[in-house]
Amino acid sequence: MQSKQPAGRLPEPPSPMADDGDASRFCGTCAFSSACVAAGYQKPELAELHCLVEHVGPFHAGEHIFRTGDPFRAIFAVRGGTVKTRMSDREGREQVLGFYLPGEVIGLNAIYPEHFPCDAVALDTSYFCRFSFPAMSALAARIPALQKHLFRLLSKELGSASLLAGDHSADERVAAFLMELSGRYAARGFSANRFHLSMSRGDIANYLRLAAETVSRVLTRFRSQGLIQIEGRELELLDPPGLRGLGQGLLPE
Amino acid sequence: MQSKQPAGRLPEPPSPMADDGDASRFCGTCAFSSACVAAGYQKPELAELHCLVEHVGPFHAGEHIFRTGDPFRAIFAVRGGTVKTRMSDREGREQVLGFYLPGEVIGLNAIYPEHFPCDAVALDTSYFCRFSFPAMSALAARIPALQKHLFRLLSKELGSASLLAGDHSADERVAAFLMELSGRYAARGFSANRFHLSMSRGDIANYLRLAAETVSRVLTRFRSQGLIQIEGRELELLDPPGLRGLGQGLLPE
DNA sequence: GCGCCGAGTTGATCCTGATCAAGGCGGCCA
DNA sequence: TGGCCGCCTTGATCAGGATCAACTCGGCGC
Repeated sequence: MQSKQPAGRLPEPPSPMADDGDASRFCGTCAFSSACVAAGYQKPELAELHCLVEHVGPFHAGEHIFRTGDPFRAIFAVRGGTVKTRMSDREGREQVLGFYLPGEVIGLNAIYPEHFPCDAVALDTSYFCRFSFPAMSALAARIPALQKHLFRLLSKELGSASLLAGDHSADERVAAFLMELSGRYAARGFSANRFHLSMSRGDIANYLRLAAETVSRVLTRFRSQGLIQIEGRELELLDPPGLRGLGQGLLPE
Repeated sequence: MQSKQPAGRLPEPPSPMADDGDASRFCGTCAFSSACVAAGYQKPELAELHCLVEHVGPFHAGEHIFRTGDPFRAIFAVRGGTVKTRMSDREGREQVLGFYLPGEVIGLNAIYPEHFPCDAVALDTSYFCRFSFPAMSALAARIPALQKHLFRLLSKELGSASLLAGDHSADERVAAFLMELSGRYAARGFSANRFHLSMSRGDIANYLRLAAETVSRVLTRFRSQGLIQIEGRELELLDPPGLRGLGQGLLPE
């Protein structure tokens, strides 16, 4: 039921892995290529990004990409797999900060403290592009589009952090969580209505500040209401508008 | 009891207003001057910052610095006074995102959407430095320290956003809130143990995702336990270590 | 085969904090 | 001066979700 990465089980999506694309080893769906392409930059600047990117992985489920306290030297773009970030307070209680899908970037919250304030743990077998941050900053000073892209990445994450801030019911939270995942998969070219939940119910609950039992109950109810089909971690959204309605309390005007 | 800005009431702090300092009209405690000074940049670069800064205000309590949906053109550093930012969902429920003190910067979460995703409302009579963001980006590309400073500002706000994320008791939240305010006042040169709460109990409650009644009860209890002295909005921390202990659940390892 | 273990589900009970309600206090304006 | 209104406080009740507990299921190692 919760086989990890059941290669043949995922139905429509070509498997959540950003293809390597071109011969130059640069990811087609890279989190940064758009910064160059969209601004009309071509080969030369891409080549400069190549110089400072380093492909790392695979990391297997449960392995750390970085740990709390590690000195901050680079940010990571997810090429394939899924990651959770988490903090632990001094009583050892874990707090999941976020989940990251292919094409998304982790480590931005380490710029200010200059060491990672959280752990990053692979939920799947995962691959990354590692970008030296000092090198990237220097490049950003020469490529306005890259600088702008970095500002936007940071600002975007600020916005999503405040979504979780509101006090909302368990139903609202779970519905909004599913719709948000759906949107992010869709934005990366995967199926919006059918995907695999790489994280456990416990992780979802922790992220949404609910108990695992509550998440389980809500999902069961959503299924009985015909909003979703779910079996283990395989999910299908049957009524996206309905879910959106439930979750809209978390979304801005 | 809740006279707004009772000029003579505040005891130690020289009044929470960043002094204008030098003859060139640049704030001594400006959120950005440190970027130049710390990196050894002097007059020339400061002069360039002058070109793109604009002093605005006063805004009186309740007035908007910007509104949800306004096109994003600039960020604002608080020179004096206090600001709250808030979002409203479509049912009209308000969600307070944060409070900003002199020397802090608002508007960073508007970079990505390119329009302000929230309102900014003055709680006090307030003054600001307005920085054109396009101009600032251009300058940042030429002044590495400024670019770094912007990255750090964004990253820092990311970190503080995730503090609120955890599920914590009312006591923990209120204690951590008071200690955080204390630390921020201290960082700006004001008294750490004695300050004025510019925001209503309702605003505090909304920010902490509690009911106003709960905040009131917790403060009353803290007072009866000898942790604080509070009368209206005048606050004194009597036992900072005790408060820190209560609130440490919200703080990272 | 057996037993262990972790993830997930479901049921019963409890508790924190929300909600409802009433009243005090001070500021402000007619 | 009186009356209104917001903010704050305090008390009584309620409810959503946490917690405790029991059970299923599938994987895995011996």
